[in-house]
Amino acid sequence: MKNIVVSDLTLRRMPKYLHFLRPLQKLGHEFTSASEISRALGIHHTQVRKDLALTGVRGIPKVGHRVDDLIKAIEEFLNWNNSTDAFLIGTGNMGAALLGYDGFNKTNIKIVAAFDADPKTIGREVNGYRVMNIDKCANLVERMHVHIAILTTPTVVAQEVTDMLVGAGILAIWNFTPIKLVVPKDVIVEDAELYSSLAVLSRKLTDVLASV
Amino acid sequence: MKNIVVSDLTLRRMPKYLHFLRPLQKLGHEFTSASEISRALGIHHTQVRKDLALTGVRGIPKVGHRVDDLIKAIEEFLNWNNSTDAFLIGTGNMGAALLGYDGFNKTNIKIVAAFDADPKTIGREVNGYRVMNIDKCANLVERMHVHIAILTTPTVVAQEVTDMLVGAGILAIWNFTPIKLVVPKDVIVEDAELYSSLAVLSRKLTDVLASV
DNA sequence: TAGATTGTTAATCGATTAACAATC
DNA sequence: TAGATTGTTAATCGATTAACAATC
Repeated sequence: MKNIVVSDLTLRRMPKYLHFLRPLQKLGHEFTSASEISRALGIHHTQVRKDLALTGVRGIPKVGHRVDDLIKAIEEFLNWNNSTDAFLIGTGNMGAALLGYDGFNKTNIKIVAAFDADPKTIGREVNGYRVMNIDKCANLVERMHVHIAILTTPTVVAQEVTDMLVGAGILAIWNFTPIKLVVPKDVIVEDAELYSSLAVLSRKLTDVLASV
Repeated sequence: MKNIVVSDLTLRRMPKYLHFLRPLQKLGHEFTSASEISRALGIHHTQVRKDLALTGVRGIPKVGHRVDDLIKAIEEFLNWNNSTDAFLIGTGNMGAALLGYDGFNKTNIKIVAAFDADPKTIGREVNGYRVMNIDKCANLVERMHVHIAILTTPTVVAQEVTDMLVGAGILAIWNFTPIKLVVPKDVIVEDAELYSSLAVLSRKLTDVLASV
C-alpha cells in the first residue's frame, strides 16, 4: 500500500481546515462550501478544492461538503484518527508546555513518557508525567516500539540526543530546537521553526514602523 | 525610508543562518562560505547567496564571508539588534513556556508584561513575571506604546482578545492559537503554526509505515 | 429551469536551480 | 597564475490562480 505524495505546503494547510471545521461542527452546521472555507481562511477557493480533493471527499454541486465527512477525511489523511505513541525528550520550558498541552488529543500524537538528563528533574512529576532518566530512553524505544520523538532539549545536546534516538530506532523527530539535525536519510525530521514566524513578524513590523 | 519587500519564505530562512553562524563565531571561525552554509543547512548555494545579498553583506571571492559581518547584517535585517517591548496574553502552558524561554534575548522581542483573565492566576508569579489582569491591558498598550502582542490564550477567546488588542493600538500579533484571526488589514498577524509541522510529520510517517 | 457550487484543465506567477562571468 | 568563491542573469520547476465544463 502506497500513499500519494503531497507537498509540504499542502500538508501544512490541512490542520487549518480542521480548525475551521470543528467549531462549525459544534454549532451543528451540516454543510459548508469551498468558497466559505476560502473566505474564512484567506486561501484561494481553487486551492481549497484541490486540497480537499486529495483527501478523497466529494462534494455535492450547489450544496457543498458535509462537515462531518470533511473532518473525518482530513483526519484520516493525516492519520490523526489513530493515536501514535511518542516520547518527549527534555522537560524544560517548552517540553513541560507540550506535556501539559491538551491540543494533542485532536492529533495522533500521544506522549507516553518524558525524559531528562538533569538529576534534579528525574523522578519529579511534570504536568502529570514522571520524568525518566534519559539513559533508559534507547532501551524503551526498542522495547515499546515507539516511532516518534519530540525533541525539546537544550540546543547544545540536540544532535547527541538525536544520534541516540536514531540508533535506538526512532523513525521521526519533531524538532523544537533551532538547529538542523543530521540524520540518515530515511529518518524524518520536522522542524517546529519557532523562530521563523518571529522573523517574518519582526521584519514586517520594521517595514510598517519605517514607513510612518 | 522604505525597506525592500522580501518574501516570507526568504525571511523564514534567515534565523536558520543565524543559528548556524553563532556557534561558528563562538568557535572563533573568522570566515565561512555560502557553500559551507548550503551544505550544513541543506539549502541550495545560489539560494544562500541571494538571501545573504538581501542583507547587504558582500563576500570576498576565494575567501568567503566574515562570520561577524553576516551575523550583524542578518540581525539588522530582521531588526533583532533593537529590542522591542511585547505583551504576552494568556499564561497557560504555552504562555508560561515563552515567559521562561531564554532564546528571545537573541531576538528583538522583550516581554515586558504578562496578562491573564483567570482570577486564580492574576497576581501570581509565572517564570519571573507578575501576572496582570487582562482588564488593564488595553490601557497599558496605549500608555507604554507597545506594538507587539504574543497571543497564547485559549482558542475560544482568541478573537475577542485580538479585537481588544487591535482597538488599543497593537500593530503586530504573534498568534500561537490555531485559528485565523480577523484583523484590519494594516495589522500584522503571524501564525506560529504549531500544528503545521506536526501534520507534515504525521503524514510522512504514515507513508513510511505504509511502505513497510 | 437558473444559479450555485464542484472539480478539472490551462495559464500565470514566483521560487528555486543552473549557468556563467567577475574577482581576489 | 590557477582555482575557489562570489554574485548575477537565464532556465526550470512547482505552486497558485484563472477559466470553464459538469452537475444537483
